[in-house]
Parts: sequence; C-alpha cells; structure tokens
Amino acid sequence: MEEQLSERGKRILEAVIEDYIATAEPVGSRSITRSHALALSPATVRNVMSDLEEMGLLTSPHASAGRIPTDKAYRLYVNSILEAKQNLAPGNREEIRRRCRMAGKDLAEVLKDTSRLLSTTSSYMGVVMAPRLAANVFHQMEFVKLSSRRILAILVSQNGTVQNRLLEAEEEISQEDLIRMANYLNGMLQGLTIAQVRERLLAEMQSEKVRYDSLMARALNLSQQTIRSDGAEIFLEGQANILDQPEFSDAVKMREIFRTFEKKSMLLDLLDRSLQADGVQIFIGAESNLLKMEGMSLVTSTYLTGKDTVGVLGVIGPTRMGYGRVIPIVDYTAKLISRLLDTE
Amino acid sequence: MEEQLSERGKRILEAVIEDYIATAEPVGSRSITRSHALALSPATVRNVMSDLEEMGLLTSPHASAGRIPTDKAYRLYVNSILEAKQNLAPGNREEIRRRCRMAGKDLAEVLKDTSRLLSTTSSYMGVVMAPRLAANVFHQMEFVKLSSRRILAILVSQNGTVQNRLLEAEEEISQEDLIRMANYLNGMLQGLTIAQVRERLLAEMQSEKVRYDSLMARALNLSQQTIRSDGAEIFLEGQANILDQPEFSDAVKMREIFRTFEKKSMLLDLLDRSLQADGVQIFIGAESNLLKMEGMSLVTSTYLTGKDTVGVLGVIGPTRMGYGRVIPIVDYTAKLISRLLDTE
DNA sequence: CGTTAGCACTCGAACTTTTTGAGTGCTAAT
DNA sequence: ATTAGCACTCAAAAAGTTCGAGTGCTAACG
Repeated sequence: MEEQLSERGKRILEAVIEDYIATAEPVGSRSITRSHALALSPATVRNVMSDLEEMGLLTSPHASAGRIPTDKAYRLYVNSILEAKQNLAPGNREEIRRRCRMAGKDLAEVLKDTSRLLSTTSSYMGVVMAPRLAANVFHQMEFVKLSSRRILAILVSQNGTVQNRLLEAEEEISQEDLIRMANYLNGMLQGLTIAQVRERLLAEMQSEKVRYDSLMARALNLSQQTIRSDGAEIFLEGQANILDQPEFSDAVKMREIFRTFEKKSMLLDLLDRSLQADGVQIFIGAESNLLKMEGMSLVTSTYLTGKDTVGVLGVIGPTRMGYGRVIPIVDYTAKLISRLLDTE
Repeated sequence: MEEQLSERGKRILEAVIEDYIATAEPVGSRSITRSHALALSPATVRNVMSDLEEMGLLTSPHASAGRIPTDKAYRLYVNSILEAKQNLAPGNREEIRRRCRMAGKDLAEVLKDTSRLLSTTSSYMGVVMAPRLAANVFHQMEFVKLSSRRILAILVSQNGTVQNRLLEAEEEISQEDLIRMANYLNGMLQGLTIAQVRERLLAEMQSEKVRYDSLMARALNLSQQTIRSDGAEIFLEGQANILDQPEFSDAVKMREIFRTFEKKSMLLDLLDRSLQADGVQIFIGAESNLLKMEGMSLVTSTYLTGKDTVGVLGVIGPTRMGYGRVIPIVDYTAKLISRLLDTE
C-alpha cells in the first residue's frame, strides 16, 4: 500500500485526474493513451492503473467501467500543483481587479460582492467569512433614540464593520444621557479588541463605583447587549452554479447539499479551521471529517482587514474541480481584498 | 367560453384542485368520486370536467391522463378562498408569535428571520422586501473617521434602518470637522423622507452660500454619496424547500428557477407591484406577465415600519400550493411584524 | 523483464418490445 | 339528466436485447 509512486505512475495518475476533471466520466486506459501522448499502449496503462488502484488512488465504480480518482489521489495532485505555483489567467486577473471596489459600499456589501466575484470567476460557489467580531478592534459606539423606549445601538470597529441592534430600554433615557453614556464608553474602550471589551465590561460592572452611578450602570448594560452575540457572518454566493455540475444532477443529492449549506454551521466549522494557518488551503471531500462534504472540496485563503482581524474566503466546488484554475483565483482575490481593506 | 359556472361545476373544480394540490398528479374522474363524497358517478363527473375543459379551467397533459387545473382555475379558487376568510392553524399562530422577536437584532436581521419564518411555516420559500429607502424618514447621519482618508458614513432612519458606506475622501478631514458637518446636516434634514433629502441636498448644493463655505460643500458631497443608491433589499429564504416539490424534480427546471432568483430583479418588479395595494395579494403563474414564473405563485402582503414606510413580505411556492394554509400565514405575519416594528 | 497484442468476459447504458392500468369519450339504457 | 358499459388511448413500468467501453489474463515479442 505504502510503496513509492513511480514517475510513470505519477504521469498516468495525473492524466486520469485531468481527464476526469474535464469529463466527469470514469476514464479508461484507452482514452488516456489517446488524449495524453504517453507513448504507451493501453495494456501497459491498464497494468499501471491496476497498481494505482491497489495503492488506493483509483477506484472503479463497477467492473466494466473506467476508473475514478480517490480523495487521496486529489490530495497528491493538489500538492504537486501547489508546489508548481500555478499562475492566474490574465483574463481573470483583469476581471478580479476591475470588480474589487469598495468605495461607496459598506463592508458587508464588499464581502458579499467578493463572494459573488469568486463564484463567477471560478464558476463554482464563492464563500467569504467576515473576521470574527471578537477579533475586531473597537472604534466607537453610538446610541440613537428611535422612540421613547426603543434605542438603536451602533458599534463601529476599526476595519469598518458596523453592527447595530435594536434595544428595548426598561425606562426612558434622554438623548443627552445616551450621548453621555456613549462618551463614557468610548473613552473607556478605545482601541481594545471586542474580546477585551467584553472582559472589560464584565469587570467594570462588578466594580464598586458603578453601584453609585445608575447612568453608568445602564450604559454598561446597554453596551453589553450590543456586543453580546458573535454569530460569524458568512456570504455564500453562486449556489446555482453547482447545479451545473453533472455529479449533482441527481435531485436527491442536490437537495442534501442545499440543506447542508442552508444551516451554515458546518461551513462555519470548516472555515474556522482554515483561520489557523495562512495562505491557500485545500480541503478535499471527506478529508474534512465532515460528512455531507462528500464529493465536494473547498479552496480557501485568509485575508486581513487590519492588524489581527483575519477572515477567510474561498471557493466550494465538486472534488473534481479545476484546482489549477481555482487556486490562483482564490489566492489573488485574498491578496487584493486585503490590500483594499487593510486600514494600516 | 364565458358561460356561467354551475354550482356543481364549482364543487367539482374545487375537488380537482384540492386533489391536485395534494398529489401533484393529474386527477381523473374516478378518484374524485372516491375522495370527495359527491353522490355522482364518474361518468357524470367526466361530462362536467369536459365542460370545465371547454371553459379553459382544466387541461389534460395527454389524452389518457387525468386533468390539471389551469392558472385561471386557481384564480377562481383563490378568490373564493379569500372571501371565505380562512383562519390560521393554531399551531402556526403559536409558532409565528414565538419566533417574531426583534429586541437585540438589527432591522435587517429581523427581516431575514421573518423570511426564514415564512419559509419554515409555509414549507415553501419566504421572501421579505425592506421598505424602499426613499420612503424612509431621515433620523440622523454620522461620519466616523477610520483612517486618514477613509470615512465611514452612517445613515439612520426613523424605523431603525441603518445604512453605512465606506467613503474615500479627497483630502483629510478632521474628526471635529466631521462632527460639525454631521450637525449641520442633521439640523437641515430632520424629519424629511430620504426622497426629500435627495432633493434638498441637490437644491442646497446649487445655492449661493455653499460656494463660500467649503466645509458645507464637502458635507453635502459626502452625504450625497451616502444616500445615493437605493437597491431594495430582498431577503429570500428556504430555497431548498422548493427542491422538495415534485414538479421541480427535473434538474433543468430547477436550475432555471435558481438562476432566476439569483438575480433578484424580476422578483423586485413583482414585489414592487404589490406595494401598490395593501392586504393579501396573490400572483398566479404566468398571470404576472413575468416569464419564468411559470408554475410558481406568490402570496404577498404589505407591512409597515412607520407611517408611510411600507414593505412587502410573502411566500413563493408552486402554483399548486396550499393557499388555504399559506394565505393566513402571510396575513398574520405581516400584521405581527407591523405591530412589532411600527415606531408610532 | 518490461511491454504489448489478443481475446474472452463483464456489465451498465441505451434501445425495443410488451404489459399494464388509469383514464377518456361515446352510446344506449335507466 | 344520469349512469352503466365498452372500446380505445397512451404513458409508465417491466422485461428483454443489443452494444460497446472497459477489464483481466495469457502468451508472444524485443
């Protein structure tokens, strides 16, 4: 099983993968010798393929069909591509550059557009996860009185993230008091990360002086409500694209996929994992230990919106996807977006 | 063609529609007499159905299958339901009430959740369109300096809508100046609708005094950039639900539907149209003059987030949908959301 | 010894044929 | 006016055929 792969074996494996990527059909010994000039007869190729199957790199769906690469094979293939430093098709570079604009939009919109950009250039699904709120740097907070009891809280982070919440106050608070509260908080929380802000608020609420100042107490209370949740935002675009993939033409499979992506939790796990390392990362099929990702792969990269605020973007497609084309797209987009958004 | 429909004809038509709604299969004379106690023989029913076909209310996909109601038939059916004032299943009422919460979310989130709510209770797609920005009432505007040239503009409407934009200033502006600009604008624009704000800004920019006050000029410029676009926000949830509908199990049709909804323009047209009247409205299949809606229907109602700021929400499903169930869901949700969001 | 030609065999996909049964329209009887 | 009876239709399901790409194995070849 663990024997070394010969140069010839490698060549043939690559041929199988590439043909399979192109056609989505099991590939046979014959067609390989035709499409790839290997100077070998089908019979020889057959022998080699048989070896590859032994090694767990190929499988046949049934006895008299061609063979299909396994996840393990894709992994091998992808690693060799990554080493080879593929570069971006000039047309794509042009398109990405042109469509990456941020002026006049809000951050969420930029990220959503980026996701759509990834989806159209790759022709698979685009996905962008905003940096976790906890990592953002507090910039300022604002309370706006909408009606007697209804208050709109606005939280601005240094990278341009704006969170806002409708709050229901227990008793009426005047607009002047709201401004005073905001000033107090802004002074106290300047430059902290949201995670630190949370701690700080908690600490502050337990401190002595708050007991004697009900305004401060209320300020802390409101701000804590504002900052509470941290549901990571995920922008998933181009879902319709995967409908074009022949391997999902089966209605049942398709339904499962859509259901899976509808609750974004599993996607979240996966993207969170890619936050750990930087640079392009690739998750192939069931490798990710996440069932339901069977038959699908994910190419991600991290991007920055500030010193330590890092998000993830990428492309989701069938395991049988054009990695050579997709990887540079993801890589370049991540870099461009970072340059655009980085507030340094 | 235009002859009157007999009472008996009406009963039978209803039976056909209800059976078809339940099974999605063409219904024959036989099965009707079995499922609906009509005290008529299949042969009689056949004759009536033949008449109904003549009148353009039924069609048969082919000679030896049952019959299917036409859009015209659904229209008739739906009108009679609307008159009959169907009421909401108690379970649904309970669920909607429970899930309609707004405290601690922002407005966009509330609307998105509502869309999801509509989708799960109806088991079709939920759709919510936020009130057009132009109709919102200006509440206040804020400029936050993110970095030397980068400014975040925040626009708050009276109903809690928050718009924000990243702006690139031509030259550096101090935070103090930004505050002064905001004060100036807030004073000027208080209580106007966004549409009026637009006019006002334009008028102001052409007035004499601005020429001598570059700060004011810049303020007007920034605010105009903030307020420029008016892309209506649409929240479409539960797309996966329509995958369960047997009439869309065909992969090609499904793809078309998804593509159609991906660019939301056509949906926008349709929803805009339902802004005109209030109360529950129903668009059936190709009635809407929008191709691609073939086989689909839309049940909408308007909701309020303030005096004149009206949005639309509803359910999109197959023409063959459970109107009797869906109509009250849409109606009740719209009323509840209005009560929740109305700032009066 | 690695490579290749040859050949029997496998098995899903595609096409044809047959069967089945729900449904229709018409006619004649009630 | 309603209905029972009957011949007819036609899509869908089932069963049967054909086809061909692909395999594994063996024996010959350089």
